[in-house]
Amino acid sequence: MKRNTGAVTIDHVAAAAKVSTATVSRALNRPDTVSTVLKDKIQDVIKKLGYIPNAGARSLMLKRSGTIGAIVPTLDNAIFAQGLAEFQKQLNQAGYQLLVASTNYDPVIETNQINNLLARGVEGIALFGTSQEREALKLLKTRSIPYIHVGSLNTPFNGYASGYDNKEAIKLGVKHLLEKGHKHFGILTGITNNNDRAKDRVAGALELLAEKKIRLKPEVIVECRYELQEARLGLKKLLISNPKITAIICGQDVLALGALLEAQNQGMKIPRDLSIVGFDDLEISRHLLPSLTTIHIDAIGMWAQAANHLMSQINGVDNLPKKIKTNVNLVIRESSAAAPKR
Amino acid sequence: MKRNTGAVTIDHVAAAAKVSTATVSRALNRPDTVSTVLKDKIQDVIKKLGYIPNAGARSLMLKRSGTIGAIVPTLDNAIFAQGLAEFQKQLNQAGYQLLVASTNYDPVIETNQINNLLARGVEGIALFGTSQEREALKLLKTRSIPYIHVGSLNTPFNGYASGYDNKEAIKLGVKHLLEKGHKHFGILTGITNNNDRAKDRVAGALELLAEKKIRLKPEVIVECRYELQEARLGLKKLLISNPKITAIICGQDVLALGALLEAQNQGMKIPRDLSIVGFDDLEISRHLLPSLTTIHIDAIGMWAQAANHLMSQINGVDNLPKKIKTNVNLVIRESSAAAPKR
DNA sequence: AGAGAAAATGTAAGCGCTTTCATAATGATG
DNA sequence: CATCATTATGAAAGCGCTTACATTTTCTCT
Repeated sequence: MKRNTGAVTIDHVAAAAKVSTATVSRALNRPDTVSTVLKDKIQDVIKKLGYIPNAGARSLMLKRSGTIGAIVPTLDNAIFAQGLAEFQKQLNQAGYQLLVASTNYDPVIETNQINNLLARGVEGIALFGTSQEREALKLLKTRSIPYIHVGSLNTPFNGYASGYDNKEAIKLGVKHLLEKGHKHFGILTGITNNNDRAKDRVAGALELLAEKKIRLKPEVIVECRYELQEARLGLKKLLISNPKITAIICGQDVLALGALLEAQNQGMKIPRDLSIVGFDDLEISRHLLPSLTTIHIDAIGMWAQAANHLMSQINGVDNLPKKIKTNVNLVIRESSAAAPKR
Repeated sequence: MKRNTGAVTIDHVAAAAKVSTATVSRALNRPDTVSTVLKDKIQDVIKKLGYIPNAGARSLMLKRSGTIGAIVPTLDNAIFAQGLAEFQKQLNQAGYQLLVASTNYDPVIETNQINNLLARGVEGIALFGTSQEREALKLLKTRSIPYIHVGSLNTPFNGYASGYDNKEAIKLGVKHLLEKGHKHFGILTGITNNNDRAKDRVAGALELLAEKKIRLKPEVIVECRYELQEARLGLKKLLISNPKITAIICGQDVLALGALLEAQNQGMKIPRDLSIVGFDDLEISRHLLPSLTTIHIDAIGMWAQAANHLMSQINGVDNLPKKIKTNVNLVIRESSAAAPKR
């Protein structure tokens, strides 16, 4: 059964260089075991033929692919794009390749993506958040594929994590607003369904407010996608629901940005008429007019840690920390101020 | 030479289901050729064992991987993130998987990424722009790997493209400014080195200005990375170089955004004191205060077309169009107005 | 110069999969 | 109920690669 393709294989190289495939393979993988003469000749042939080793066949033999996967909700948010860039940087430095997949916040798609990455032989996976289907995580466990959750700490099955406590993090912002004397709040959050981070942030905010005997009615908690248009609509709704609101707690900077823009469009002065607090500290936030008070997350560090932890797992390092805490801090800028007196 | 791994293979499934591997394979790939009884049993075993076929081994046999690659400069720019999302959507609908790679605007990295994708057996590649190393493109040609340039039309080797003429596109903005009576211009551009789009935009602007006998001194053309901080610095430089400037032509909306923010920070009123025109029409641009006059690119359509063209190439469709023109149009908003009289 | 160690190269198996071809089971037909 | 066409299965090869093992070449010493 003789078949054949157009692609240049190691056999072609071997033939053209008049050596065995073993020698070609060695020239590529353990150059010090091959004589200089042959090495040079083989390199010449490789260049001439444009030979590129087939990664699939290679990892079939090696039982390792040199790839690591990352699954994020979307690429369309600077916070992920930057994090992945750092993740990739760390992996590349250690000789790994990154395979990215996105889920659009859908756990079913996420499970598919996990299977996909597994099929491609990734040696480890970074999962954003903790809203994965339990079955999918169990699969990783039984296959003993190293994985790590990024961005949250409350991991199922006591899994590893590089992240922070979203509930506590948002409280930093809420506390700040409380200290500024605000009494009437609105919350603008991302879709909480299948999003543990968004859920935790809302929960955290409500928790702290409840401690201060402030109870929010459902209509001043508005969910919307992380888009400016939606955020603007969201703010409108909030302001209509309760015109006495003086402070908006946002689950993400994009939402805060939309809220800010909408408020300004309506002629409000920020922070005189309305205080706005965001979350994540995107690059733009510090440049806005007024600049945005927000919770800064060390996303770069978080992803860097995730990468290194994952690689340590792969290398069988033991006594690895279960949870790596990401630095989180409130950055007070211009979008928040004392509650207006009435 | 007996080796072995932890992973569940088709052999395990076959053994557990007491059938041959061939039957398992058929149950998966051509279910109608297998009896219902066996199919069910096999499915059960697969579920129980958590079997996931090895994609590498599979494509080794099939001579096709079901994957398509895309190489972009960076993920950290909404314009790419959104485009890729659409690209992926189209591919998935047709049963293909997307492999993304980024180059950080470095042609050497780009060549590496092309090799990487080739090693992984991608059946086609979308390349952003036309600044690839000629060698890399030649390799694709000789290997007859389908590929398409996205975002530019002036392709080397008469390659396929889904994009637009950057030179002509920017002229729309410049023309608009000229009509508004502006005489003193500054250009804020991305790094033009290894970036044909950025280069073309500058060239286009200069060309049209030259037609109107306006010649720009080098110091009123500043290059910077697509970052707000850099853009703000860039605007500062421009304003210092020539305080008479009344209009800023920006190579991208991020730059325009930075310029706008910086100008406002300096207390200038936009567009009264300065007109700003961007490029790309990011989501944020319409929401800004003032909203941004910019060149709208139908990035979604562009990537959708690229995906479909690529798949047509793979399917051997002939008489494919060489160039698919993306819709481009000037969107006049609030950041541009008549030149101030002095 | 010749024996043995060391280095360089080749041979061939097998990674997990699909598929051709051969064989076995089943169905249809007179 | 025997015969032939179908249909369902299995055996085994081979995709491109690495590597254990066998073989050949080269280098060191005495």
